[in-house]
Amino acid sequence: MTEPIELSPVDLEILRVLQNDARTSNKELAAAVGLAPSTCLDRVARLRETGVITGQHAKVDAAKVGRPLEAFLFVQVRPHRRPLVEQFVEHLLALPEIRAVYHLTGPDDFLAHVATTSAAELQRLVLDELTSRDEVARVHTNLVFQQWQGGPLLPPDGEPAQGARIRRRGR
Amino acid sequence: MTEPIELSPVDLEILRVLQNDARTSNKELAAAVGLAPSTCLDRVARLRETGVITGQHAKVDAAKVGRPLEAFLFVQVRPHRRPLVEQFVEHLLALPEIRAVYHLTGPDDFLAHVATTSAAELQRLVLDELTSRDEVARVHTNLVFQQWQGGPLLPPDGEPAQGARIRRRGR
DNA sequence: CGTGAAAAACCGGGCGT
DNA sequence: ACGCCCGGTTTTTCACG
Repeated sequence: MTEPIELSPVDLEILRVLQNDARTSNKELAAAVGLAPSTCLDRVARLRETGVITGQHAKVDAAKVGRPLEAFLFVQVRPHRRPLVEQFVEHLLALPEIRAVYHLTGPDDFLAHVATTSAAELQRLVLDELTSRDEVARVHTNLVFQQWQGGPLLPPDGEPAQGARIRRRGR
Repeated sequence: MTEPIELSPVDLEILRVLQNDARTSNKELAAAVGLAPSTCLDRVARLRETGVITGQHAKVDAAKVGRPLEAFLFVQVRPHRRPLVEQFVEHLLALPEIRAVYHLTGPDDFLAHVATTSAAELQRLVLDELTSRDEVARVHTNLVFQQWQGGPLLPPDGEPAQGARIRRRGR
């Protein structure tokens, strides 16, 4: 289910375009990758079926919706055993401030990316939702000054079709 | 440009739906939020113009495109001055393995989320693209075991902060 | 918020390798 | 058979009133 899939150069072009703008019309997309619209539609459908494309999501400006303060929380969970870990993750994911959770190697077991309204809410999050729990051994909090997204996620050395341009976005 | 925007409850519903699936047709979306399609289209356009919705991006399974090994790199940049920092970020963003870069408070100045083909490539990334640079004082590498995305990013619960007005209940 | 023209998506069948 | 392309039909979009 998570096995690598064989992707033609055309597929890579499609992925590149759709990662840039998931609402690109099939007609435009077909033109961009040099395919007939129907064929293009077929290939996109296949990319979805095979799970290469897992979804398409509108990106929302956190500050614009009243959550201007983002942070990363490094959390050590003790004991580090599966039942506790799963429960802990469930708890985190139920919080509206959570943007993403990562289970990592290293001294801190979890990394939680959060978006909050204020320092006060961030404090509440740390104190009431994390350190108050028995399995949370410690929490380190680091604010986000600025963030950047990388370009489209593509296979290694994916024959960069001639003229392939990678566009980067800032914030 | 990064100021909070007034959002009606309907706007919030729209954001919730589009964050779940950015390709929801306007007709469907209108039905879901209880609006006429034309009105709904207007609302979405406004959300784009005001920068609340900044884009829509297809999500690709990293493992399926041959990048099964993800990691976070914690990087200390010295001296921590703007010209060096900007140059450093530019360098990172030009690397195909980079998924996101965060400038943080704390002992480690930068956090880079990367997706690689193998431990060997990750090593190359750390040695050749990071520690080999003069401004990079140190790098800590942590692998990602598993990751979870949070739900839709929405304003703090309760009533929308400012700009909330009582709206006609007509239909 | 409704309407209508333009455009796009969709779903068959047909052709060439 | 397979992948690709061409049509017509249905759905959606979008600028009006």
